[in-house]
Amino acid sequence: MSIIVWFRQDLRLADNPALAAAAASGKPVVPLYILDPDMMPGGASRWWLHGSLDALARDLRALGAPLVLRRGSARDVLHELAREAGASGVFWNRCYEPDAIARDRAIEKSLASQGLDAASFKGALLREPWEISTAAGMPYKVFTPFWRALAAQAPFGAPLPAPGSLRAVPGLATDDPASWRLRPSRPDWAAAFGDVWLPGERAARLRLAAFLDGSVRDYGEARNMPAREATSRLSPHLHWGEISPRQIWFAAQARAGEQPALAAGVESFLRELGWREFSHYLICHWPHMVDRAWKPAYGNFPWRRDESAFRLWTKGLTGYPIVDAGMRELWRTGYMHNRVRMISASFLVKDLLIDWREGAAWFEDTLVDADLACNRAGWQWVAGSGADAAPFFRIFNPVLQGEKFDADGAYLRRHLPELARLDTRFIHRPWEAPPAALDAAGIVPGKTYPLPIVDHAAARARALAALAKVQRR
DNA sequence: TGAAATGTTGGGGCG
DNA sequence: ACGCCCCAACATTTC
Repeated sequence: MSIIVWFRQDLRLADNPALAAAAASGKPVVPLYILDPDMMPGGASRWWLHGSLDALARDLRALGAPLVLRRGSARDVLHELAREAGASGVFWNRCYEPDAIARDRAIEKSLASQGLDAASFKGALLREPWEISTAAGMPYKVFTPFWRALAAQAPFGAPLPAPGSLRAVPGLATDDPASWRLRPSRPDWAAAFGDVWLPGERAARLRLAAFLDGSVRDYGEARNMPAREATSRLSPHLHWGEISPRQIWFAAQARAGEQPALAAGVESFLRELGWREFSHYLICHWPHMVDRAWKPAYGNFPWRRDESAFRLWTKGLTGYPIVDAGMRELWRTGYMHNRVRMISASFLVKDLLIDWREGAAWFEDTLVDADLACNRAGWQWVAGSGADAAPFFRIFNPVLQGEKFDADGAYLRRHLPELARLDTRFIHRPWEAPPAALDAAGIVPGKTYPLPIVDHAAARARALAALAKVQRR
């Protein structure tokens, strides 16, 4: 009898409770990843998945139990493989998205009906969403008290070590990952991803160590400066579970312990980890917020249909440099700095009045760190419809945000070569640049770089008018 | 983890 | 010398 360990968003060996429990059973272990055509990740995320599975397969091979890759409906694959491998049970770590919860419930029941032992574990969060509630026994709706309650439960149990070795079930068929075509060929829009990213558990661990040795020191200030690259960039590793929040928590706390000067940076970094927890917590308690406004009043907000404006936004051709730089960074590298995500999202929702769900879907297709819970909660935060969200009337001015967080325009110059030579005084507002400055920079407004597709002041007034309509109901 | 509008204060120019 | 006005600079309110 063997145990199937069903890997999903936990592509790691260390601190993997499902894998650890299977190894501890003493039975042979069948590590499995299923590509389910009905639950396909977005394009950039698939690029990451390819690399991550590659790394996981290598690490598992070294432990003696090769990774089995299968394509199909998760339930069918599990039953079939359980028969082939003579499995007595299937172990996995829990996911918290509505579709995944529904799938896992059904599979659990179906496995049990066949006499198989289906067991799930906590691997993706510091605490289960149902383990944190207010004094009144209700789920938190505001981040700060949630975060205090969560932190009060620390420490969260030391991370588990990776199993030393595994007994395998020989002779199981596996797909050739190349046949899954997770990475694009022509056109290869991911050509630059490899310069920036290295998927896999080992790379995640190195990334964390480098961050705790470097940028964490003044993370509190620098994390808002997109040109500084002072963030941890752990998000894609976290999404695929190549590293666990518990490992991050412990490593960061240990670092603050040995070097007290880092304590403030560590605290604000862990607070961001807290936002990740909060997003999963919210989605788990209010699954409707994946595709509907968390606040009912926003349910009939008068969004505008404007495909041409949406397309210009996706391509980074809005004429607002900080927005365009962000959208270009996203397309080229599969990532966008968080400050810029907020600005570009605010622009789509408030300046263009386009439904946040359209923006969320674009991000989910283009971000290597695309995570349904974080992304949807983030968009609803920007749109003002979420829990503990920024009020709708809090509208970012893309020029002021740019000037505040990228004062010298270094981020713009990196991602918008057509503006690179423009005088810093005008780089966040090129439409105000005098002809001489434009000439000197080789810019022809409307030709080499677009004029603004909306006037921000007018767009702001339009957004506030739309909000007033909603509130009157 | 806003920005803009509006209100208040105080220094200085100027008749 | 005095009052008036202007307008930064800052604070508060509103969206």
